[in-house]
Amino acid sequence: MKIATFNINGIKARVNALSDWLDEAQPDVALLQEIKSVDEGFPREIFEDKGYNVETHGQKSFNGVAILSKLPLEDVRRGLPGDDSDEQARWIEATVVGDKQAIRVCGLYLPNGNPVELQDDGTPVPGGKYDYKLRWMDRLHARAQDLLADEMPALMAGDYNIIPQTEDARRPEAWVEDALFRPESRAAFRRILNLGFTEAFRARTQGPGHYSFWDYQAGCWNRDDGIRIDHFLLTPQCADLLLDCQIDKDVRGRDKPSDHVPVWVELDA
DNA sequence: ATGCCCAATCCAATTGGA
Repeated sequence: MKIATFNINGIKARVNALSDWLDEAQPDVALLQEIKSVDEGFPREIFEDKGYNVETHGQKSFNGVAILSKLPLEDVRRGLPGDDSDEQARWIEATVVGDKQAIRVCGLYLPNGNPVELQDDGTPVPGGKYDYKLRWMDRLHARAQDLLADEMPALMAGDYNIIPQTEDARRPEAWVEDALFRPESRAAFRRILNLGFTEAFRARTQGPGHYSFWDYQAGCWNRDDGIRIDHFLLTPQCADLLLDCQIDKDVRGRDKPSDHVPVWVELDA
């Protein structure tokens, strides 16, 4: 079973690029972020015609996540638990029924968190964007604990907006004060990892120079000035099934690209 | 120190992204 994550930066602007990549990469499941569309505006027929089941959790203008799956989807849930007042569409999960195994698949678009606003005591300003990011990660931690307790193969994948290590940025010095790389953000990411998850890409590939995002500005792509912020976290039962994890870097160099590229895992499921 | 580029939107100039 091939499962991919792809922040497409707007479904309307990315229909062709996404379609071409799906035809070529042939993922069984694609977790999409930043569809920037309400559910009714998502061009589901284009993907249903390719054989995908389509489940969306959309929002006007910003955010929005979706699951495309050639395999049956069961028990679809929308929204990250833990705050009923949160109206941002950043989480969707479902059970994918594979030939050998069923996998609980969670697609996420973690808040960016900039600008970073701190109080005199160094804690984030309540209600600010950085505070929202860290509070969202508290809820993610709780959902992650519940997934582990279920003891079934499960994964959480998407745009984490977290640069885990120095080696995950071409110019780490440019990110030290940024919400994607600040100590609180990275610590929150590690607290989730350390519950017992496997970060799929780093389970397979070591060393610097592997990125999943290149800013549109300042010729970042041409200078290979990227960061690795799109991740797969696997429960132990899912990590047992891991066969491969790759970044489809070449997608960034095509016509009308997203600023992110697809990342995928192959599971023995 | 700032903008660069791109997408979406009450279609023009703003917001949000990372």
